[in-house]
Amino acid sequence: MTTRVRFAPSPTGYLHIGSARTALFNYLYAKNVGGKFLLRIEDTDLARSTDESTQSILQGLAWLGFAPDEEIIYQSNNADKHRAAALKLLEEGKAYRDFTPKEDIGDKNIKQAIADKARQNQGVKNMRDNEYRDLSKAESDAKAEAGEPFAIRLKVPETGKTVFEDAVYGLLERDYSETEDLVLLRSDASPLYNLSVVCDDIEMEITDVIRGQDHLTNTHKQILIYEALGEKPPKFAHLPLILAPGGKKLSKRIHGEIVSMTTYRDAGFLAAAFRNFLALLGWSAGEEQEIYTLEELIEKFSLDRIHQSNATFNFDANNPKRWTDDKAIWMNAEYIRTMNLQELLPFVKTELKSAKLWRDEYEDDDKIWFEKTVDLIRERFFNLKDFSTQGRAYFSEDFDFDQAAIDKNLKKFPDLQTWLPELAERFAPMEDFTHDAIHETVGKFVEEKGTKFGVIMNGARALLTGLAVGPSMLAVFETLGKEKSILRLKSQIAWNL
RNA sequence: GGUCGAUUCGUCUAGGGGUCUAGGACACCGCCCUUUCACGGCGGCGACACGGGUUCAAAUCCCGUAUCGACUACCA
Repeated sequence: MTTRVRFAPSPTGYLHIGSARTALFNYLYAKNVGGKFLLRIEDTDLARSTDESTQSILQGLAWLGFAPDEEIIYQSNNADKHRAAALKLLEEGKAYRDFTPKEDIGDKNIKQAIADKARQNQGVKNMRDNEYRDLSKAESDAKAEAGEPFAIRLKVPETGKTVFEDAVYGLLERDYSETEDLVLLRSDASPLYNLSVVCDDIEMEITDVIRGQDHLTNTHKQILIYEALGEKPPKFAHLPLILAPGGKKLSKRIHGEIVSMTTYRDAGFLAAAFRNFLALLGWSAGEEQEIYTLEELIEKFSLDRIHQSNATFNFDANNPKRWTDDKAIWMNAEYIRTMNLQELLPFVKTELKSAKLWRDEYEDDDKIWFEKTVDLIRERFFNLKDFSTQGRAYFSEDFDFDQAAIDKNLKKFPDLQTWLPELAERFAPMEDFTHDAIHETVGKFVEEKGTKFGVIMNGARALLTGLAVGPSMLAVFETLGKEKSILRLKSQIAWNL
């Protein structure tokens, strides 16, 4: 039997970082064993599901490169089948109609209300204690025919326990007494989550369910449904959760954009880098290597090397430099400066295009220059955005000057206001404007003026790039070329800032 | 409250009774390189939650405690 796994998000928001990691693990596992990776949109919560969310999730998955191997399943399309399954269980006496009026838990603080209720019921309420559980079929049918509203609940056996072997957590048990007679069908006849999941997983012939450990108790409930339905449950693997700093739940509401995949795409992350980072959150190959290609991840992935403890996604909302996890930022930078240049180029092109800095010559007459320049400046970049911000001076005459660079490297040495234009004059007659020749010219100039190499170079850097940091100035002169170097050395704009 | 799960440097992690004076990565700090630096090189700081067992030997096994998390819905 071929392995079939599924990623089953509910479209109530953008693709969450934890969901993305679940999708990644499902994907890696499927590919590792030569199985299929499927996608199911769990849009049964009509009130919260939106088409916009679905699109956002699909985009996020596409960005990460996880294409489903079969057509996408929309759970809401299967409601009839789920309903039929519940009715079948009712017919077989494995479920019963509950005529208890629907309870209205207040809309806010639902979690709290549920916990409070559970506390109150503690010790006084038996999970099997429902006056309609053992109603005779005739009575139940009569009430239903009379039009009394009812929900259908699963008849969980009085004694026993659910047991399953989790690929990550090992043998897990839960006594039936801890599990309520869960509702399968609402009084409006719409199916509930656990029923829908089980029915769809059966229909999709899912062999391995890999999901967050927040589903651990659901798994016990779902096994009960599998058993009632006379089906064999799939294998389960529960993943540790990704938490916010302080060990709190990482939530969309509290932590905002940081949990959304689109944020990373828009911030100039390479999907490959982020994927790599995600893979190492809760899993490791048990070796010191940390940078992996997708192929390597697929090859090395295994469920038994997934952790059992939750991971903290570290960031500091108040510090722009650490707006997201340090290691993710580092990994993206690592990818940018070490990946194959030809693979990086298309991303740089896209970035420059969106910043209106792109010129078609970069792929034609100026191809060699462009590649050399990208290769030069990527050394110190952290994300794709840097090519159009920090790197702007390499692609446009219209760039900003960093005030600190001006003050520290230019204005602090007033002589530079005449020296730099003078240096430009020395450049003018040069025929060979390359590294060594420039070095020689600047060297002589420095000697003449009785100053230091650094003073000239740092001042020139401020003028030519607007920044205090960057690659070797000799390389900058060379890549910018004689004309631009002269023009910018002579420019007085920065002196007036 | 109950059930279940987890607990190694600030963070991600290696570790599965002796090789652990606990290894790596990120971050941080210092030095070097250098015309600058966010590159690179070298080094430093820094952890087995606590208490009991078991054992010749425990980060590793067992039991308690603490802490954290999930779940506890006619949400998904």
